Parts: sequence; C-alpha cells; structure tokens
Amino acid sequence: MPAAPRPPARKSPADFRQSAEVFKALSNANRLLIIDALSTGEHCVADLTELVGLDMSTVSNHLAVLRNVGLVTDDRRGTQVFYSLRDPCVMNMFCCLDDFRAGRPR
Amino acid sequence: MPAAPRPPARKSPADFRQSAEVFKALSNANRLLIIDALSTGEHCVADLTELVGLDMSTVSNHLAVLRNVGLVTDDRRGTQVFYSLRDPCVMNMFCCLDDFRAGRPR
DNA sequence: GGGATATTTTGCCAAATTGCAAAGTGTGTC
DNA sequence: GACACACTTTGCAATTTGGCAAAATATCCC
Repeated sequence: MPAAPRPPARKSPADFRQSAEVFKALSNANRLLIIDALSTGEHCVADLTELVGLDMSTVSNHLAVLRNVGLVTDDRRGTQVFYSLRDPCVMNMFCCLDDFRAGRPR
Repeated sequence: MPAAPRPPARKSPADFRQSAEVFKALSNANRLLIIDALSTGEHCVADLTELVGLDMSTVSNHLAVLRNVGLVTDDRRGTQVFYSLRDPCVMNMFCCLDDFRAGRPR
C-alpha cells in the first residue's frame, strides 16, 4: 500500500519530463491492457499478442515502450521472451486513477 | 491517503481507454507543471502562463486538455478565469509515480 | 456603441505516435 | 550449414500532438 501522500520534494523541470515519459507510456489503452495482464504474472509475447489482438510487431513495439521507461523487464528463455512488471507498485497508480475516476460523474 | 491497493473490478476495454485518456493528459511536462502549481491552490491563466513560460494560447490549450478529462475545473470571475484541481487526490498519482521512480536506479 | 483586459479558438507547421507488412535477428534442432 | 519458431526492427502512411501567431470571444467600464 502506498505511503501516505506527502508533499514531494520541490520538483525540477527534469522531474516533470521524466514523469511525463512514464505517463506517456501509460497513455495508450493497449499498453494498459498489457500492464494489467502482467499484474497477474509474466507473459510471453505470443500470449500478449493474443490478448491485445494486434499484430505481433505492434505488441513488440508497445513492450519496447514500456521497457524503455522501466515499467516492465524482459527475460529471454529459448526462443521466447517473457515480460514482467519491474515493480508491481505501478498498479497503485491504477488504483489511484480508479479512485480519481470514481469521484467523477460521467 | 489512498486506500490499500485492491484487485480492481475486471476492466472493460472502455475502462482502459478512459484511463489512457487521463494518462495522456498527464503525459506532457508542461501540464504536469500546471497540475503541480494548482496543488497549492487556484491560479488564473496569466499566472500559469508566467509559470510555464509558453504562449498564453498554448497554456489555454493545455488547460482545455486537463479540463476535458476532468482533472481541473474553471471558474470565471470578471475577465479572469481561475483554474483548480477538481479532486486533489490526483496528487496521489504523483506520489505513486515518485515511489515507482525511486525504485528504479537511473 | 467603443475601448481595454483576459482568455479562447483557429490555422498552420513540424514532430511524434501507432498501426501493419516486410525484413531482420536470436535461439534451438537437425 | 539449413530450417523452424519466436521475436525485434524498419519503412510507410495516417493520425495526433504541441508550439506560435492571429483572430475571435467574454467581461467590465465608460
């Protein structure tokens, strides 16, 4: 469970840019689907391709985006590559977002 | 402080799309700067323009993006418009992101 | 009505993003 | 070495994004 919110240290522009990069990686519904799937455990690319329903090259690109900001890690075993969440605490952001959206009538 | 993480209800594709929209709104460093400024209280467009250092039309566009996903609300008073965070719990997402990034050596 | 101030909207352009198809690469088996 | 399987990278086209400048709009005062 995330720590109580605390006033974060004063942020530099670089902090905002790095944060923006992570949010950008999460700004695509297919990547969110991938993250959600990985929250239950590691998956190989073929698994995720079936789940997402896009071309495997597209899924591979999305995984590269997620890996580049450190959201997921890869583990090659034979011809398959298995992806996992680098830190499951990213799911806390989903909970926060759910809370935020719940507070907003549509 | 956010509730303990709990397995969220199974998400529909529409859920992921809506979540992606909020993340997309947060995927720009200037909009994060604006959100951060608003966490200390309401600001008018001129204030935010000075803070961000971009053209006022650009700031206005960014505010429109934030308003469209429900992150901020506007309040016109005379010729000025004051913006606020609709729900300060969005700052919890910043804390979660800070925790996430802290766990990642760069 | 006009004028001033503050803000929003529109148009344009360059850059970035996202999908697929095709080509390329890595691993394992023979 | 070739071949099969799994995955990654590249090229392309369509779409979106984000900046500024200019125009338009809203409020207030006279």
